[in-house]
Amino acid sequence: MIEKTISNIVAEAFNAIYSANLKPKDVLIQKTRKDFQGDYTINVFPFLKISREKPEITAGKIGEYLINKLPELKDYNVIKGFLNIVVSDQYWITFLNDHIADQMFGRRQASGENPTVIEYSSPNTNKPMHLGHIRNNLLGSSIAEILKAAGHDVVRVNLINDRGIHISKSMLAWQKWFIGITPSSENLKGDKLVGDCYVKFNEELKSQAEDLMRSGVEKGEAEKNAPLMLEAQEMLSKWENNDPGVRELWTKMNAWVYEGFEKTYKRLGVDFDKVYYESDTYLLGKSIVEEGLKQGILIEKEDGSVWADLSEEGLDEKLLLRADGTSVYMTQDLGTAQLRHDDYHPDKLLYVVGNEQNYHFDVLKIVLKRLGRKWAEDIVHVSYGMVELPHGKMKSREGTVVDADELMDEMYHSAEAMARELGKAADLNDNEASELFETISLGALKYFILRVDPKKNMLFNPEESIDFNGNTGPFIQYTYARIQSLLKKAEDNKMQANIDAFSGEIFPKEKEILKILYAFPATVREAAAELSPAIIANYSYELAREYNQFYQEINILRETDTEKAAFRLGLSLFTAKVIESGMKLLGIAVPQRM
RNA sequence: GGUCGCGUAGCUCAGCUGGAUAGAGCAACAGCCUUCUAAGCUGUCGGUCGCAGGUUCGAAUCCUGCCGCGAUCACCA
Repeated sequence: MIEKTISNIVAEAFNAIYSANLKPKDVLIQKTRKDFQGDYTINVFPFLKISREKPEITAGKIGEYLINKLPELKDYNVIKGFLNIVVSDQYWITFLNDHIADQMFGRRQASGENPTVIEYSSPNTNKPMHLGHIRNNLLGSSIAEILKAAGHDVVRVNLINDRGIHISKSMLAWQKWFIGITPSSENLKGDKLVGDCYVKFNEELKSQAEDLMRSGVEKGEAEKNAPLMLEAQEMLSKWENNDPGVRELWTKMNAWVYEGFEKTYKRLGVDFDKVYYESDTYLLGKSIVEEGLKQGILIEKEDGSVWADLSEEGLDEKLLLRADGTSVYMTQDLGTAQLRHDDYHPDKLLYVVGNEQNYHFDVLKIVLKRLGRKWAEDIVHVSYGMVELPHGKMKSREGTVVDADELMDEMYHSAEAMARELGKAADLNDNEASELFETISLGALKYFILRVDPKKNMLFNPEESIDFNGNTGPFIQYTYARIQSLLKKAEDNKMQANIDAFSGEIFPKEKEILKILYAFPATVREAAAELSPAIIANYSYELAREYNQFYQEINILRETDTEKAAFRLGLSLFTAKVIESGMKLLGIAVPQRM
């Protein structure tokens, strides 16, 4: 990388001219701002202590040294303490020539080290997935792709929360009010049916609690002691005691849910290498807790409940086993972490989970560490922000939850309506058209969500998310499709991309694109280090935007100088490849035409 | 109340490992299709980077305090 070379030589220059002791990493190199001449800029202000000269003089000497040392540099200029360096056009042209056929551009070979295990999605089986799960799924699968591209071995895992009090609620509701009803009898996705059961339970519970409150019981107590709640708890106990009837119903209803989830995952393009079920792991969690109890690391209270006292770490006490011996969320997570460690001995254990659970993961790491698991250090909570709606948070009680399947349907219809309005689908057959609408609508949705820094809360405005202009997925897809059309025409005209033959001046816009392309590998590495698909999204947008400007102002196929035309064709081809790679890292497909 | 996070243009977001005049998109307005896809391009308008201090040659960026918003502190997950 030329940035690195320049840093090296700048350090060398200071050491030679001023007898300093600079290391290359002390030299910060940045891109030159658009309104100045040059490609890279070094600010010499920090080094004036060393040179004891005016900034202009220091910068001039360093610039001179660089130019003499590095033939790929053409020129330099100095403005105040800023040394702007101009790289020769030939350097960029050679870069393009070297990589135009490079299928691995921006990707590293897998390292062969221990894998990174990344968990995402982690749905509960009591209701369908919603917008929040979409952000989770998209982040998780994109981060997995980015890590792979950066040379990590990655194992993508899902942890399905298939047991617990919430599942019991849906089961109980089915027994009481949905008996005999199945997904096929209702022609309903299984996860939706089970979700309906869950909603029904909560409605009935609420009315029971209200009855109790009318007879003078306090609100919290009313909900706890309502007959339905007691029944649900009893059901959970029966489940843990392997009651055959309860287990049978549980298996049946979960199977419905998995079938429904599978459809949603498939449409979203989300996939896993391994699926864990909490029903398989919670016992391991329990045994870890018992082990900790024996070692005196955990405490048992009079009622039999087990706790971790984390007051030393500035946290509270945390429940690990209920008084009735059933396990809670944390218990299960201890077990799954252990299991995952045993299965893969991972380098890093990533958990893509919302930031509302920051505390949970702090506790998880501390408890594991206390229990002597050194690898607790390798647990990374990829904490992402909440998705908010224009009217505030999603609340199931207020019916403002955005259902994942419905959202994808709506996006599809918008894409179709827009395409038909613009006459884009006129000569496509039904299959081609629906494939295109699907590609575009999912591109819009995924890009809309992934372009935001994962750590931040984001606002999901349904109207803006189906916008296909400006900083959007479809804009980037369109740029790709445009280039494909160009390449097709070139082929028809017997024109070929060829960089070898070209040597000459390039336009600023061409150079700008080449510099962005050049930065792709470093961008992938940065995105991997930051665990941030947003970095790839913003990069891809910038590339597409610059390309569209180039396309608009400079002739490609119409260029009469065949060498120039061949070069521009090559530049276009490579831009399309990098756009495709970038979009792939986001899980977004690109259409051949649109 | 304790802890953690966030606050950049009317709106949605970049920029944040300190550096030149803080960038995009949307919205609004004005232009560009006889020529490679107008889901595009060009221009105009729009900012006390929440407020106040501090560190520094230099702060949207680092530190402290305050204000505002959010999350969390469950025998929920």
